[in-house]
Amino acid sequence: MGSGKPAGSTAGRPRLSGAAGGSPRQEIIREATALFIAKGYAETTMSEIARSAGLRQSSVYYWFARKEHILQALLEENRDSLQLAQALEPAVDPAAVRLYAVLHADAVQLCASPLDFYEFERVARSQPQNFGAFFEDYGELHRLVSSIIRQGVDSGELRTADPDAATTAALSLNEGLQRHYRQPLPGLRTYTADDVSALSADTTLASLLRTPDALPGIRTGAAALAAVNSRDES
Amino acid sequence: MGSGKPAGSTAGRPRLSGAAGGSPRQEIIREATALFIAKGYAETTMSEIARSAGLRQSSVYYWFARKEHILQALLEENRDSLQLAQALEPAVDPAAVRLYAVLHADAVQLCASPLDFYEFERVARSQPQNFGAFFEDYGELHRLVSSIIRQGVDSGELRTADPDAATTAALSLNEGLQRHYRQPLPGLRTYTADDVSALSADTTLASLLRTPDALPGIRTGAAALAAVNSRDES
DNA sequence: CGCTGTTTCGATAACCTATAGAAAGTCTCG
DNA sequence: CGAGACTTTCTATAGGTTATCGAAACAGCG
Repeated sequence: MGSGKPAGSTAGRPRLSGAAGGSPRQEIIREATALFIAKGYAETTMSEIARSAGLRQSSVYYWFARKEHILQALLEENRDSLQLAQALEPAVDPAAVRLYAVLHADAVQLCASPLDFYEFERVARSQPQNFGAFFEDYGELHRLVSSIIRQGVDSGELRTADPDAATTAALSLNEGLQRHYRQPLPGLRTYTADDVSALSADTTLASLLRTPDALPGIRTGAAALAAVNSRDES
Repeated sequence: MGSGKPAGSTAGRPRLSGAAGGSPRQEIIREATALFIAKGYAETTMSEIARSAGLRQSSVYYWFARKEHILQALLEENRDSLQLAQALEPAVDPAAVRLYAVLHADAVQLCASPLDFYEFERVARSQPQNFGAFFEDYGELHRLVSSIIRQGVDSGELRTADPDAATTAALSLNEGLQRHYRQPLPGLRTYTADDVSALSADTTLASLLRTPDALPGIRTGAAALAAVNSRDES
């Protein structure tokens, strides 16, 4: 298979369409991403991807043996919120601030992702051997968030609650709101990615905080924390 | 088309499989429902539905011209939480209690539905002319919940918040949690329908209440309210 | 110039939804 | 009781999808 040559090679049978820019693999991913954003994964056919990339339907299978492999290749970024959670779980800042930062970052990432979270999950579930990393990442994010909540409960910042259940609720809220951002229901107000991210983190924190008036301070603290941490990585 | 005869008629060409119980329409819906629950809508083929119902693939199209029509027929129940919201929106009970009752009922209904909410929404979106009722119902539920929240804010039961955004968050949480109930992610704790329903309503109320210690009383009040209202209907 | 490796193409299999028209019964009415 | 209408099911097939196979078209190298 062609996964060996990342660069735009000159060998091989020429395309009927003539055009051959950079690496076909990257080009396919780029065109597929645009189509997934516009129409969703299931509604995008290999023929359309091929046409956009300038080759025939069956030629795409030279680079990606299955349609899901394109999605898999497209996934290998999108781990910011997990990295942030890994960085913040052992940090010394107030748990509420760290929790807000992680939840907000996760919501932003879900909104910015080219694919609806649920559509992604559906594909991952049908191909567990290829998307094991997805479930592992999700499990680890869950564990880290749960740990931060537990710290907050222990320290008294947060009210007494089951950290595991609260985490499930918090992540579910992120995922559900992501959907409303991505596909606004007719007749309802539309939200920006920033809107839903703040709404999600605000709601979860408000449900867990002992004193709701601490929220504004937590919000600004979390923004600062996220800024520092994103600077660290680059 | 055959929608005229609801009863099990004796006319028409006999089936190869011989068996012909009650109304074919109801039988198809029943078998399709079981398959949708087991495998989901997209993964269930018309051939499987036909085989379960005891006829050939194309014969199903005599009763349902499109696959989505089966889903549509299957939907025409499942409006309990909307009815409860309609009944409670103008009621005189405390807004927090009414809100809890409606959110809890909605979550229960989402969990009990034969189909994943998001899968349903996907189909509805692809066939807006057939599923207009779905969006109307959703919009009305949103409006009613929003109104209850506004009442609570005005009366001082709930903290100051945007009722519309809070409603979006509350319903998103229901939908997101429904998914975790229906398809537990590997390695994570599983929840019962009661678990997620209580978790969802608890979380939303905790995020909106002025004093979190009022929650237990609200919970029991909402249970009583829902019990009274479900008795009224039958 | 011919051999090898790389990339694309055309043809095709297997599966899906949906349609068309023939076939096989019951029902109605003279 | 028999002819035609009506109802329901069937077979066959069109057109779309993912994915596979082997041939074809090129570059580079000895």
